Amino acid sequence: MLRRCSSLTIDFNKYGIDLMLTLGTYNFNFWFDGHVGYVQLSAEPLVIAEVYTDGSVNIWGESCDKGYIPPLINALGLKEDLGEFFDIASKDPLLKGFSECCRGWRLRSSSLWWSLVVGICQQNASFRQGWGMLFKLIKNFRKYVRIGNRLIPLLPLPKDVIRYENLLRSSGLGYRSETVINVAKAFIRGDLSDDLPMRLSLKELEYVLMNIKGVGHYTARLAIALSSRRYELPPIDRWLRALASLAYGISEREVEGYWVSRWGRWSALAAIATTIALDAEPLRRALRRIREGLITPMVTDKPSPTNMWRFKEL
DNA sequence: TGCCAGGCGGGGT
DNA sequence: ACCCCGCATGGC
Repeated sequence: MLRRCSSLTIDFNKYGIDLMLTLGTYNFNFWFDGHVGYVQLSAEPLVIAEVYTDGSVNIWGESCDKGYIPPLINALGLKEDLGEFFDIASKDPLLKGFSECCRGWRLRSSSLWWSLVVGICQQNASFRQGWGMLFKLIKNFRKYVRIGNRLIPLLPLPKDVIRYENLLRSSGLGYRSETVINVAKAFIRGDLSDDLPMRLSLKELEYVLMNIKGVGHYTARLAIALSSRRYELPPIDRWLRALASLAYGISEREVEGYWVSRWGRWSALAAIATTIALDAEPLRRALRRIREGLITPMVTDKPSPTNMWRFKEL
C-alpha cells in the first residue's frame, strides 16, 4: 500500500518528449495501457511515478521523501538533449526513418540490477523469447503494489531471485537462470550496487560487470546503456553486426569501429534505436527490411518494441 | 520435428 | 587474437 506523495504536471512538449512513444516502447501491458504508465523510481523504499500521457504525474511512495525529482528526470530522460543524435540519425541508412517517426522518444532507464536481467534474457534468444521471459518472470514472482484500484507488478529483487531460484527456471530462462543468480549474488555481496553507474567510468563499469560469469560484452554494455544514460559503448551482437555490415557496406569485423566513429557518444542509443526501427525482427527478416527500405516501425498484429504494451500475453 | 535465436565461456589453434 | 562448440528454452 502506497501513499500519494505529490502531484505535478510536466510540460513534456517543452522537452520535446512524446510520452506515448516514451512510455509505450519496450513496455508491458501491466505498466502502460496507452493512457497511464507506471515507472518504478526506487525499490527500497518503494517509489513509483504514475505518468499520464497528458503530462500529469503522481508520485506514490512508502514514505514521502523529497528526493524523487532527480530519479524521475533520470528515468524519463527529461533533460537529455538528443539533438545531435537525431542529426546523425537523419542522414543514416539505418535510422533515417527513425529520426522522422520517433524524435520524441526517450529511453526509459532502469536500475542496474534490472538492466542486467533484461540483457541476460536477450542472450541467444529472439526478441520475442527474451521479452516473453521477462514478462513471465515478473508475473511468476507475484510481487504487487496497489495504486488506486490497480495492482501494479513490481520487479523481483536480488534477494527474491535467490530465495525463489526455481521461479527463474519456470519463467523459461533456461541456462540464463544461472547468470541471473550470479548477478543477484554480486548485488548481495556488494560487488555491484545500483549507484555504480554514477560512480564509475564506463570502461570500469564494463570491466566489473564482465567479471560475472555469464555476462559478456553485449550484456554489460546493454545494461550500462539502460541504467546510466551514457551511451559510448555499443552493445553489438550478431544481429546488429549483420545489419550494420549490410547498411554501411562494410565487413562484419569493421562494424564496431565504424559504428563508434559514426555515432560517438550515442553509440549504444543508436543500437537500441535500430531494434525499434526494425521492430526487432529476426535477422533474416530485418535484413530484408533494409534491402526494401522498410526502416520505420510497422503496424503489425505481432509483438514489437513499440506495440508490445498492447499484449496481455507475450 | 529439428533448427534457430540481440551470447557466453571454455576449449582449441 | 582468433575459431568452434555446447548450452536450456520456446517458436515455427
